Amino acid sequence: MEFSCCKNNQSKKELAQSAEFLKIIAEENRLKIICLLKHHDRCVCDIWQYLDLPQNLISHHLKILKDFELVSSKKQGTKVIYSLNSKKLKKYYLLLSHYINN
Amino acid sequence: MEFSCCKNNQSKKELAQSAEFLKIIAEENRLKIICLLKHHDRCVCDIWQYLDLPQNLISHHLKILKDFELVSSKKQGTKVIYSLNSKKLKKYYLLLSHYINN
DNA sequence: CTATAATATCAATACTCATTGATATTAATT
DNA sequence: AATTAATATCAATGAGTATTGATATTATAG
Repeated sequence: MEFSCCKNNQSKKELAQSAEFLKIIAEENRLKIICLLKHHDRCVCDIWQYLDLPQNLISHHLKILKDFELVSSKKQGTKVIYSLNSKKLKKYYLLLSHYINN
Repeated sequence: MEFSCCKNNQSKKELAQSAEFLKIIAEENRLKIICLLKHHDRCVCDIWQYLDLPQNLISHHLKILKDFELVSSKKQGTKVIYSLNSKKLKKYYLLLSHYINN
């Protein structure tokens, strides 16, 4: 069965969702964060020190990633440990293939 | 061998390129255009009429896609036929997997 | 209880970029 | 040559958003 965009409501919705997802990860610092979290969960201070970026900027980007449920967080003392939501990422990655692969 | 981001120059460059690519396709109307061109090559007037968007807006987005070499174009009389550069798209799609798949 | 470390929030600024309206260019048709 | 169709370009506007500086919150340590 052929994937059709821009026609029925289902495919319109999928396209809008895909664009939303892409906007989230199409930011260099957020992509760096995703990349960093790929192998280890990390606290905020690890991330901003590693990336050499202001703490509040990293917090801001983490919030955007979290709101979109691409990462999740748990408290550990004064630290907050962030981890990647790989399932969600893969789900969207797969969605994307509709627009790219035949 | 493990894919490492943010460390060596090669992976930094790949990440920057990936983010650039994502910015290009992370726009709903451009994603629609890509989707439309997936099955048929189309002239500009087909695209803007199909998507119900202003002609100059579509031309603008096509230029962005073309500058990034995601589409190419050929003249046919007064019309300009655009087609998808599937190879390039797939190349970037594959690059993305570094950040998403394990 | 106070001080410190880690994180989040808020307001202001700066910047990017999608969109629009008007106009230019190019090719075909009469 | 003049008109029309198709496309591209340009300047201006507006919306969204990344970044920064300052401050608030929360939890631990002394």
